[in-house]
Amino acid sequence: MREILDIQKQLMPDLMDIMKKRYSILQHILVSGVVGRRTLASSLDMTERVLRGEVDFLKELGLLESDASGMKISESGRQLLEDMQPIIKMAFGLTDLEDSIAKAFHISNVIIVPGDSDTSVFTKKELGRAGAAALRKYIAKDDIIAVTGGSTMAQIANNLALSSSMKGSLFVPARGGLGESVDMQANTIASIMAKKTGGKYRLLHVPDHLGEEAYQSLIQDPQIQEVVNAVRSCRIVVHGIGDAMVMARRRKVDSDTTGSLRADGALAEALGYYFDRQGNVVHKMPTVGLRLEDLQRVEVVIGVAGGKSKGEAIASVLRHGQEDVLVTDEAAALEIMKHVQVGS
Amino acid sequence: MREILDIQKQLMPDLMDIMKKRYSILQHILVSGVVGRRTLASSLDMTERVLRGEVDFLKELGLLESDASGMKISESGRQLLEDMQPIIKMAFGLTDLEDSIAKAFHISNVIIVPGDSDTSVFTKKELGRAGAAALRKYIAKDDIIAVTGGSTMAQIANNLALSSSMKGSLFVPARGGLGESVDMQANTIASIMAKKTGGKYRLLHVPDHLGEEAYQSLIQDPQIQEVVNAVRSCRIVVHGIGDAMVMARRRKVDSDTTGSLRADGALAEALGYYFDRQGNVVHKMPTVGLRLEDLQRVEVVIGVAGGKSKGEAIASVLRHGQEDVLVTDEAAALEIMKHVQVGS
DNA sequence: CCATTGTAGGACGTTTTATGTCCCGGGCAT
DNA sequence: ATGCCCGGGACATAAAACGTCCTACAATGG
Repeated sequence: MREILDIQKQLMPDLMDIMKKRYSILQHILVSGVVGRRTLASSLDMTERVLRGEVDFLKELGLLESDASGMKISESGRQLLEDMQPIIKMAFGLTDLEDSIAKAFHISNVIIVPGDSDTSVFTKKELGRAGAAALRKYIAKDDIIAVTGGSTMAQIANNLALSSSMKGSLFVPARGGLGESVDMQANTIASIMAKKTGGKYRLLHVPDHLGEEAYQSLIQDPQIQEVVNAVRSCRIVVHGIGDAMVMARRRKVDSDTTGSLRADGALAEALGYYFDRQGNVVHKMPTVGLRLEDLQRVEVVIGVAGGKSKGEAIASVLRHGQEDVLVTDEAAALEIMKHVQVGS
Repeated sequence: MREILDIQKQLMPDLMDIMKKRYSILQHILVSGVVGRRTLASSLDMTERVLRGEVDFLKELGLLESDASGMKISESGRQLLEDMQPIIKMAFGLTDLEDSIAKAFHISNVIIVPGDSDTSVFTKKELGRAGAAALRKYIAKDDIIAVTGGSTMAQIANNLALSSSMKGSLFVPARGGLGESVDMQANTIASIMAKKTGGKYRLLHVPDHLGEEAYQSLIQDPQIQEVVNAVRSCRIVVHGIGDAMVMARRRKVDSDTTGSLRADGALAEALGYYFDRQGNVVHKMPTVGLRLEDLQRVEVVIGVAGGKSKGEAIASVLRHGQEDVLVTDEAAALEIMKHVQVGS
């Protein structure tokens, strides 16, 4: 049932927009009874001419009628609207969610895939596909793309494909090695992405839990510096978002730090930074690479994360206000919306 | 499931064409392995440029990849094709049927609605809707439209709506009263259609079973003659198709005639004529109005009939070869196809 | 009864998009 | 080496979409 729509979305991405547009035109006419073109246009926030095109079309189809006194819905149109109800709900519940989140957090583009990554591996894959599609959309010639690690990022890498527009791209890890299992480290992800797309990559081999002295000498290393410079001049960042405590445990953060994280109300982790509910940074991992202040200069920041359990964390990061694009799933999106009111 | 597609078809009629086009492109690329643009274009019977547009688009979506050696399908594309299989089958089973019938009987446009009018009143309504849509499509300014009676025609009338393009239309009954219940007589249908569309209408009050003398004096009547002239100069004919024996009974044809009909192998009735399996006229009702030979001059002949039981009858009429447009339902269409081989 | 407001639909120039038609440089197999 | 087919760039043209304005007409309220 729903998969029909998903497939159509893949094959004809703007189909949903058209469908929504026509639906809302009919809907507005239905509730207005008899209404004129200009009135309708302003109420739908369309230009008169565009609306007119659609209206002529819908009239052609016999879905609405018009005479000198205005337009009104026809019987077939009314029937169609009724039949469409469930489809619209199914198809655009997510779209509406996307719009709500985009508006609530001032993000330019929100993409929601149906399902819950926590419970369905398929949803997680879908999240990867959507993330890859989003990246493909924003990528341009010879871009530098900084990526983080994590299972979601790994899925994105899996779903990238050879593309001439990515030929000259350079993939780099956003920050030094963040001690996860090898196949989910940022380094690995960057290299997979590069291989999949035909782009290049550079790695940052900076172990976690480094002593201050070793750290200082490492960041003096010219090769490392070159990569760090590349990272800091990237145009696109793609990163995952995690629950603060989960990430802390995974990175084997010592109990003192864990305690202070908890005390500071750390909820979310992204790019090595920990955020509280209000989106404030309460802690940061001591490693090299992209700094939070670099994000302001980065043109496209794409956050990708899903699963009901991560909803709150995602909301925290969004509240920090650096994201341009969010790719998430339905379960997380619903959670995020719960925290719109709470946090503000 | 299927109704999603039906609804979308109503709202976006060319959606199916686009979907089919993109599907067959991907399908061709899949089976071809690696293939070039020009080769593919000729094999798909598209111009190079149009194919190129689609291919660029599909590439954008990550559904196919291309390098200097040619284009091949991507993993997502392959997956999508697989997922689409059932949808395509469902959506285009009917389209294929439409094409097959159109080709087999040399009809320019065949429209099939899903279901069986014999068993589902909803399908019958849908048939009416489709018939009305077809008529709306062909109608032009100030056309004369000749219509027959029957329950299907009544449904069409019900589904017509006010339309400026039909403002000047003149609806006339194709033939004199054919003794059915009042609300399904051609006269009634014509008047309803005129009222629904805002057009005009003329009626033909010619009773059945008229004596020769009365008949002669009637057709001398100037008013009758005026209408008959209008009928014979119509540009569009919309007519139902019936089973010969059913129609004979409904019209209370005497038993002699019924016998000779049976003896002559009469299978179908349309416009007051009876046809055998090969499409030959074996009998005609003695009344005034449109004659079969007038049809050659008529620009658009639209036949509308559905239901499994009428399949054979429809095939007979089609074989006579005067139809330009056929609107039917799935059950009838399947029956019609059975008789393609048999009759030829 | 009339003025005002809102309506559809026609018209037209402009902009954007789609399309047909070449061409070019590059792999690849012969 | 050579010829063939490949993707992709380029460009003129046809077609569609669009913004904008205008006109005649219906309805409504004074």
